[in-house]
Amino acid sequence: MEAREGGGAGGPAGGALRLGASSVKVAAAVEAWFAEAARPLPWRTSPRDPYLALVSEAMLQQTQVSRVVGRFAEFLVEFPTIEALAAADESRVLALWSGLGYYRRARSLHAAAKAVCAGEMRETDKGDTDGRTAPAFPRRADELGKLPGVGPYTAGSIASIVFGERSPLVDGNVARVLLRVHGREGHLADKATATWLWERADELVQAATSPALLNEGLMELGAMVCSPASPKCASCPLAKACRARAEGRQREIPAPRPRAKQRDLYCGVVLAHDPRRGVLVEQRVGEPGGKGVAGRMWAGMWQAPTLERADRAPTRDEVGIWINLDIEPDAERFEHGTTHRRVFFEVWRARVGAGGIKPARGRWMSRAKVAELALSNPQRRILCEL
DNA sequence: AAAGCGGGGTT
DNA sequence: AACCCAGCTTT
Repeated sequence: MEAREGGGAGGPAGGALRLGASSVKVAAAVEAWFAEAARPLPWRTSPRDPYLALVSEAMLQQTQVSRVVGRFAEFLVEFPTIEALAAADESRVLALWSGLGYYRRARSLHAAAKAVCAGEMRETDKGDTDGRTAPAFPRRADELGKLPGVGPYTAGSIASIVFGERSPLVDGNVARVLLRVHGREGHLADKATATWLWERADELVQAATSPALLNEGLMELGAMVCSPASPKCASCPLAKACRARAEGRQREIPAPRPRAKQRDLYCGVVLAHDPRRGVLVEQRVGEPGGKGVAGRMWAGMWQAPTLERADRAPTRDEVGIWINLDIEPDAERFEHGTTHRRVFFEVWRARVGAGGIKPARGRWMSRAKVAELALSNPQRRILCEL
């Protein structure tokens, strides 16, 4: 491989260490650093396994490594191979995703496993498979990007890190590293900035000795050294090349993103427990349907019957009439925050006596089975801890 | 282009 | 309490 800036020109007249002219050096520094500093993570097997990469990348979207490690292991116990995942019921896949959030990722991952195992990617299989993995597993970023839930970042990641393709990758970590090194303002969320970032990432991966080491090294550098609030420039392999560092602007680049506006949601929950029949649960509407004040949040997840309002909490009377059960006078309250919502829960216990009154909705299920369902964290708290 | 989607780690 | 996280899909 060769650096695209083609070197003959010596240094630029300015004499400064310009990244465009030194992509080879920057890439080499990142690769050398990562070869020494890489954390041992469960998906960093040697050789890399495309299925493990697919699962880990899905879990890692907008989710920190420390949150993923344990869940990754549990997931693989139940779905050790892509064939096992493809053959699974979606309800089990979602259940294994419980608490991780962004539940569409679980559906997409499941669909991607099915697509690979169904041979839909067969045209990319040029025979050179190792027999360990599904023969149809796509190897190029452009083919990987056709899988559900696999966007530009994930496609570039699997293609380069697992299969060694010279394809770039930009995630939040890489964006921060590149913006700082170049001393450039902007966010990955800006179109123009994103285009610029992907171009810089491409320059580096073209200049790298190992696309895998470079790309994973850039991410690791962003996570471990070039961190958002307190970058550890003293131990950074790119410190000498970093423009933000030279200008003392590490803390200001990138500028904070505009805050997402939070909307309020009020949930009146009925917790009905009958020693003989178990607890009353219902399933939220699934992926396409998603109407109502909560949009598509927690689509398809299970819950104790929950009455939602956008403006105020449902009253005890409203909840009682809605569920058609006799409920206790007082509720237990807690708040649950997400990026876009503040959700206020009021949990009303129902008196499920011998009256034979039939609740207006939901079905009875044993507590043991409920614990195995796909539950959001607040609903797990209600159903399993209250 | 912007909104929507979970939940928690870090500072 | 901000700000962010190995982003993607839908509107």
